[in-house]
Amino acid sequence: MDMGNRKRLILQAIIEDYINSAEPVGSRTISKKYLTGTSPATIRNEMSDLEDMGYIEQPHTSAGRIPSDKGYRLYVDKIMKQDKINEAQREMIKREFVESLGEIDRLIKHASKLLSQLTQYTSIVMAPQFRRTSIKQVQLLRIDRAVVLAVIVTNAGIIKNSVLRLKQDIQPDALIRITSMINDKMAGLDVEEIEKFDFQDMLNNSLGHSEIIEQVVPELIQTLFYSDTSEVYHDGVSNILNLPEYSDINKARDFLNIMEERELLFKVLNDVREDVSVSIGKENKLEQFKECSLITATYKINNKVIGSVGIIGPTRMEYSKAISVVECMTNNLSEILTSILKR
Amino acid sequence: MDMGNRKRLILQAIIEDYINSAEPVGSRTISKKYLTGTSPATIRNEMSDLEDMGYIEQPHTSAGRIPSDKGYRLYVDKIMKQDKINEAQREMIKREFVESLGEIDRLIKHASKLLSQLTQYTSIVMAPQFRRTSIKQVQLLRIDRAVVLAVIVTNAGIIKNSVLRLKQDIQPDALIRITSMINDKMAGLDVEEIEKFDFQDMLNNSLGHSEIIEQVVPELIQTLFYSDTSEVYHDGVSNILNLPEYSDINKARDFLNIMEERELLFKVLNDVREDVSVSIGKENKLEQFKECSLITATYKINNKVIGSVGIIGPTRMEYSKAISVVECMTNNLSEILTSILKR
DNA sequence: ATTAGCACTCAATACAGTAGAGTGCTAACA
DNA sequence: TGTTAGCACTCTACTGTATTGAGTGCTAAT
Repeated sequence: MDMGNRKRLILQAIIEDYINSAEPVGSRTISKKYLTGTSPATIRNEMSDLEDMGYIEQPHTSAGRIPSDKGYRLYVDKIMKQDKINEAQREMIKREFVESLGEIDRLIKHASKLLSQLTQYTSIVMAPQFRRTSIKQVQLLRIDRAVVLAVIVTNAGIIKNSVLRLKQDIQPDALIRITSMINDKMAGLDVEEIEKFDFQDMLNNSLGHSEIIEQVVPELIQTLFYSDTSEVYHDGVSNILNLPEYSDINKARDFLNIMEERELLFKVLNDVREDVSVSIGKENKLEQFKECSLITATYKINNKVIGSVGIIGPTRMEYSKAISVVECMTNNLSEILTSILKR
Repeated sequence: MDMGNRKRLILQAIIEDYINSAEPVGSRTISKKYLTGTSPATIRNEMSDLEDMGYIEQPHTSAGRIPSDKGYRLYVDKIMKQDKINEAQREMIKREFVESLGEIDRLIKHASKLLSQLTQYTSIVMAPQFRRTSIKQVQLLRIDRAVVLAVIVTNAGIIKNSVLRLKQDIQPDALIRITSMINDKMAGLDVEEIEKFDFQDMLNNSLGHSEIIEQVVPELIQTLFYSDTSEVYHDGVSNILNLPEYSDINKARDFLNIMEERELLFKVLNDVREDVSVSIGKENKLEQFKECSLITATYKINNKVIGSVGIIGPTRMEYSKAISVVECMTNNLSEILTSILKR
């Protein structure tokens, strides 16, 4: 069966009406609101075809039609017009960001809040990922007799630090030697290399500091990776309770449960590779997202992908708006992060 | 009217049955399950008295009775027996904590998760508060030409740090001089003093570094306070959707909204002064908590109150269990934090 | 002081009937 | 051959009514 232009218009009408109303769309509605020149009967015939082709489905006889995942997919890829985001919102993202200078962490949280406010869905955002870069430099700073602050600077300019509390005192000169030892061995390593980093070698040339090295190095590595996975933020979870699909308390609870699993959210965002990607319903790998759509985009520092953000909503999502918001957001994020780190 | 022992037993029966069932409790139920020797009619008379005294109320004629806030209050203060937490759970808190060494931050998040898991309510936890201590020492570390890491050590041993990105380069020797200047002026100050700290004086003796000082000091102060208020964690929000009182989607949404307002949660926890405190229903200052109960407790480092944790649940909360979990948790937290910082 | 008995109240449930939205099919029409 | 009007049919959602059952308050007996 071939996909005439009228079928396409009808599919579009069904999807856009359903996005707004969350109610099955009938032939009369389409005839009255969208294709005024065409009678309901004709539209019914076309709808029957569209159903055979798998683009729409019927919840039950005598109900209207709702789009299927396949229908949304076609809509996103071929039918919808891009860029529904208005100038005011675009401006808002820009302005809000200029105001929210300060530390990267704050910027990221703010981005999350803004995303959920603008889309009225739930947003997830990951902080710039150390894992995506390599170590440029490590500094160890003596805070107290047995307390050391480790500062790691990555080649993207991200700074991570962690407090290390040692079992024994450490002398300033010992710390200096250890620091340069660590820098010798570890600077320039990327994530895979660090993960399988063997510091036996270091212990052998430890000049008597082996005990301290044994404490410092694993702790250093562990804290780095931990801090990465833990830095996932979300916002606007309460928004989804406005949607009729979540008026079933069980679905709402399932959703909330997912949003409390940071590890899971991290995994989702960490898998993102494309610039902007849309996963509709069952296209999602995660069982828990089979009834959601997920729009993700990556952001960059110095043109190197370093993190990603996402919007989670129902499959009847305002795709064009959500996509352009996410896109606009990551562009701004990339720009600001790059400029912050250049300063 | 006087509060005989039987009235007390009946009130206890009503409260404990209602805590479990969330259904109004009738005289027959009490007669059968709690006071087997007494007839429903007698219990009805007593209940009528209890209602007059304001300890219980009736949702409508021909329904059973439910406890009022005042009833819960009496129950918590006078009737309930302490310490329902079992040894296994007590052990769990202890064991889990020993395993979760590592950084304070992680410990705090873990505490939050544990609290909500053990109680099946929602937990909120604040990280150790810088505001509750004073500055012991400030160190500025040069990361890059115009990037400085500020490390503040408080007299409780908490370490906070923030990355400062300056408009111009800074030389190592200038940094050293500025550092000692800042330490001279700011070390020993507590929160009120820092909040109204006037660095005009410093600018006058700036030895030509005034521009840098103008950037560094306000940023330092701001970041410190910001990092404090932002470090509030919560967990188990989805638990409340298991409760029948939140089967109304609107209530659930209101609750979620509150839990996304970190500032608000911070304020709640920051107001806590007592060791363990229970606020029941309308006793809460916050409008949004008028239908909840809030159990909070403080934790200490070196016997100085430095933060607090809380459990939020419905007014028909398992008070005795929640109280003992919270108590046990803060005790462990205090102990571990103190020992970590002593190491 | 306690209890049995009884009339009364009210929410929740079940049920039947109705309205309305929507479809599929057929036949007529351009 | 594509389009449309008409019609019978289906299914849900809603509405009004009756019924049930839990629970109370009151009264009178113990």
